[in-house]
Amino acid sequence: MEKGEHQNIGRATLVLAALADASTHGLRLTDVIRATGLGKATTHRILAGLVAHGLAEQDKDSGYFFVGLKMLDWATAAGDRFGLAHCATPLMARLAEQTADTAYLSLRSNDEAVCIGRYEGSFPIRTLTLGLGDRRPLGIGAGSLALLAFLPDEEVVRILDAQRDARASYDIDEFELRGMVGRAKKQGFALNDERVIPGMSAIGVPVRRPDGFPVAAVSIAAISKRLEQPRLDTLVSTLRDTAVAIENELAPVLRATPVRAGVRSATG
Amino acid sequence: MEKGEHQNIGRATLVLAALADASTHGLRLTDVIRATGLGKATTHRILAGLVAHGLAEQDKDSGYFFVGLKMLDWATAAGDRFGLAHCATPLMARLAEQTADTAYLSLRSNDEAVCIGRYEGSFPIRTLTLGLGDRRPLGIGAGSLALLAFLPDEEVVRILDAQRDARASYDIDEFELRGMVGRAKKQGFALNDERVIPGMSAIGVPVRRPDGFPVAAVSIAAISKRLEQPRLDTLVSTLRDTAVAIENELAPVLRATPVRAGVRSATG
DNA sequence: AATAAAAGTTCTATTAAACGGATAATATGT
DNA sequence: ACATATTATCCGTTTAATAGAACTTTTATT
Repeated sequence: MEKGEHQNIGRATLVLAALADASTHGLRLTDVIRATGLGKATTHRILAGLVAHGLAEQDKDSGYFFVGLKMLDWATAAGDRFGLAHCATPLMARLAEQTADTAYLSLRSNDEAVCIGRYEGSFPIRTLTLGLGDRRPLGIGAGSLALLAFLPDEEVVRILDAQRDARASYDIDEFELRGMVGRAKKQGFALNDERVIPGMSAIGVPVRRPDGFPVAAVSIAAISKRLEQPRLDTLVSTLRDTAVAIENELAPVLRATPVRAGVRSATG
Repeated sequence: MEKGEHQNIGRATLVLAALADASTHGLRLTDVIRATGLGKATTHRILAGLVAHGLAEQDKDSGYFFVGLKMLDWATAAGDRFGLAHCATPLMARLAEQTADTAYLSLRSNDEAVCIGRYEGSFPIRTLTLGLGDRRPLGIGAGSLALLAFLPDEEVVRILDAQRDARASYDIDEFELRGMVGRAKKQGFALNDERVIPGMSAIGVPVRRPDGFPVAAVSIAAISKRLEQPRLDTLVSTLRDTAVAIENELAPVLRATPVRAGVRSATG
């Protein structure tokens, strides 16, 4: 049994992750025990605690445990960081409508990009590469690449180094990736040309703070045929317009939380 | 300071709720201390624990804390209970498209109804009464009323009694509500005629298990003008078709988690 | 630039909460 | 009705969480 600090929160997280993995059918106590490796009494207690606080729920009839619906609230809150969801949603919906392709909104979370919004256009062949909450190492995918490329150079180097292992499963050469970063920076948009999924391409642009630091990325994915010239140029400028519009709405909020010189991490 | 069991999970919940309340700007340590009433050292530690496990995140630059993006995953899992999200999404989208109104999917959670899906139609006047994760006492609102009305009679009585206080803020007379339940049961659909919001009406039908027990509700909200006869009848049958389609897709999953006679609550 | 105030971090003895092995109660399958 | 699997509870022990205070860093004020 693992020891150390934050044990209880850690175990709660473990249990919730197990419940999330089996969201459709739910899990019984025994199933959670098996999935987490925790002791019987411990698991029972943690589940009781989670249920008592609404983080998990137990179906009265079947006794099965599920992830609590309180998470919906919290997820809404998580996705609205900087008021992004609130101000980007209509703009993103319009983008998807105008282009008929699938538009994505991504946020940086440490050295990963997280999809916090997906807006489907009307084109019949839909490219739903990312779901809400899906993570990619920075650099993998158009939105993720846009988030990476416009960071300060030393940060880019650090991240490329730190995420090497995480990128392993994506079959993208590091040298190639460096080139893509450079090109994105020069051209002002990120292009992901069938690198992640064959037959599919995507473009992405950063949403930047007033000081130029990227906080989010807007991207569009489609079958490669739909991302060739001259359509590509049109899309890029539509994409950029959307990003700028978001930036403008975001600006007041970002100004309200001043950037401080440096804070030591709470994790020690 | 409150004592009792599950203290740590309780405090984590408290902190997360505070962070969720301030999702846009985030909170500093001090803000969390103020919002939760917890001690300085305790708050610091809990935040560190939450961050360590991805439930919260700290902006490197500003030091502000936010709800972790891991919640997106868990919320997706929470909304997919019984595979609802998975199989209902396309059907609900079609419903919104066909009717041009706003369609909602609700789930029962204890004695409340929780909105787990909202699908906007194209009609220019949009009635966005509920957001994802919003809760209502059972009986308040069309979807919520549909969930209540088709429960066994004794359960209806118990809930009407138990939720009396929670309903207080909605200005709906209990006698009236009983009548609405009866009518819904007789007619097969719930009608909420400007009871919650003036000028707005809504209709809802239950999504039932093979044994008839309601698990979810599909509802449509619109300005009252759009819910008059003869359109009302058409809408009701479209709504019912959608509910039945969901029931059919749901059936295999529900059969897989057998309904047991009774399980003692994990909360003691 | 110096000082004061506020915010954040770390330390420590104390205590209550979590632990887990054992036991009891309850369901399910044959 | 019996055997097995699952869920619930008990209770002495251990350990992780606690809160108060000291300390450092950042921000605001003079």
